[in-house]
Order: sequence, then structure tokens, then C-alpha cells
Amino acid sequence: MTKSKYNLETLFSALADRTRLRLINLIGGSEVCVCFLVEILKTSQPKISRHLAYLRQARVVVARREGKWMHYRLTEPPDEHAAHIFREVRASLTEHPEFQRDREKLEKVCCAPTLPVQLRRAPRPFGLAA
Amino acid sequence: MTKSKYNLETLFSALADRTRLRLINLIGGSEVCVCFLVEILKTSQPKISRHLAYLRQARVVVARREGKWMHYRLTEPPDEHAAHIFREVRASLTEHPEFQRDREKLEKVCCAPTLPVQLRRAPRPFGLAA
DNA sequence: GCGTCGTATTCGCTTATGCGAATGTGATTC
DNA sequence: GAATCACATTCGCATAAGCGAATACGACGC
Repeated sequence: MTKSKYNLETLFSALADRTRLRLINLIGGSEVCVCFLVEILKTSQPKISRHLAYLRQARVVVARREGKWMHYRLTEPPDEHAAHIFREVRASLTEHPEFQRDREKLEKVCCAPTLPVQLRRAPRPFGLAA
Repeated sequence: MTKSKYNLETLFSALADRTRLRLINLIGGSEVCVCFLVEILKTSQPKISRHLAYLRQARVVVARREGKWMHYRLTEPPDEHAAHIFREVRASLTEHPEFQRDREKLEKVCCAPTLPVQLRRAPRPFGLAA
């Protein structure tokens, strides 16, 4: 899947998986380190990484390296209609109880005075909306 | 996939295929006989039928029998957020050139004074918005 | 340079999806 | 009631997706 011809199916395929929806929801309006996503979703790191790669290919997230850490944030897909739908999807996730719980969990973990052991030196999410 | 727990993945899986998007777009606000869908999309009848079954399972279309003919129309999926997103998707399809062409073709065929041979006795789409 | 840490990718496998071809089914016609 | 019409389903196959396990990679710490 190259830079060329982005279509709606690409977007919907990316959205047709619960783990990926949870990732999109968790990243939300901020920039989140992979290690937090692994911690909150309580699944294996390769699994998270693969789904993030899928989301990258679908052009709904972008990654930024900071030393050893990778930060992900959401981005608007190149197609105008896809972008509009993606915004609606994000809004829907915001209201959905199941997804709200994930966000509360992230906020609780990363805003706590001390991080859990496995995140001891991790950079906290940036721009996390309260 | 039973009547129970409808979630967003169900909707997105249904939308993650070009043929199904074209079907949704063609059915639009009216009630369309399968034979027209086969004719316009120029693909095999079993293929269309399978995709319609998929859309039925995803709860975005319902079928009505009228003698030998089956009519399909769109319906709102049971989940509130899914319904909202589905409306947005339909609106996006309306604006998309590729999908507009399909609709024009349907209108042209079914509004013509004489139907093509293979649709000679078929009931025309009902409530087709001009 | 070597080990380690955070992340990405590969491998082998299982399951799901999409297709054409063939067949089944329910309703109509004669 | 047999043939036909409109549509649905099944079958066999090819491709794609998702997973855990193992491995590779890139940046840092010493």
C-alpha cells in the first residue's frame, strides 16, 4: 500500500478491528508512547506494534521517534471524506462507555505521581486532554 | 452473528469492501430489486447476493419479498453511534464521483421508457430520489 | 564495542474473506 | 406438477488477516 490512491475501504478496513479502535481512542488528541498503549491494553507488544503499523498504512496515525521511544498521534487521512468520517468515528468513541474506560485508565496511570515499574523512565503522553 | 451485541467493528467490516459500498450507494434512499443491482454493477448474481447477505448480517439493509423479486433498502443499524456514522458514510458516497456514476447509471436504466431485455418484467426501484 | 531497552518485523500457523462454479429454493406459469 | 424465473446458498480454492513466539533493529548506557 503506497502513497497513491486512498479510498474509503482502506479506512474502513483499518477501523474493522477492536484493538485498533481502542488504540485510536487511547491516542485521541495527544501523542502517546507505545509502552503506555501496551500497558493499558494489557496485550503483547508485538501485537500492538503490528496494529499500529496497520494504522500507519491506513494513514490515520503518524509516528515520531524520541530516543528509544516511539510516539504516536492521530492524523487526518488524505481523502476528504475519509477525514470527515474519521472525525465522526473519534467522536463516537469518545461517547462509548467501553472506550471511555480505556481513556480513564490511561489518564490514571500516566497522571499518577509514580509510574508503574515497567514505565519507570517512559515519557508521558504529551498534550493529553484532561 | 445473531441479534445480540452490535458493535462498531461489525459496521466497519461491512463497509470495508468496494462492492458493498457500491451496493449501499445504489440502494440509497429507495428500494431496489436485486436484478437492477446485478445489471448496474455488471458482476455475477451470486456475488451480489453474497454481499447483500453480508450487509443484512451487518444490519444495514433489509429485504422484502415481492413474488419472485427481492427488494432491498437501507436501514439504520441498531447501535446509535453506528447509525450516525452510517449516515455520514452515505452522505460521503453521495458526493463521491465514482459512486455518483453508478447512481446515474441506475437512474438512466430504470427511468428509460423500455428496460433492457434481462430486466423486461422486473419491478422498478421504488422511491428512487431523482 | 557490548549489553540492554524500546520497538518493529519475520515466521509458522489458524481462521476469515472473496471468488467462480455449481446447486438449491421459493414463487410463478403453463 | 413440471418447467422456469429470481435469488440464495454451498463448495472448493486462493488470498488476506490475526496471533504467539522468536528474532531483528536502532538508540542509549557503560
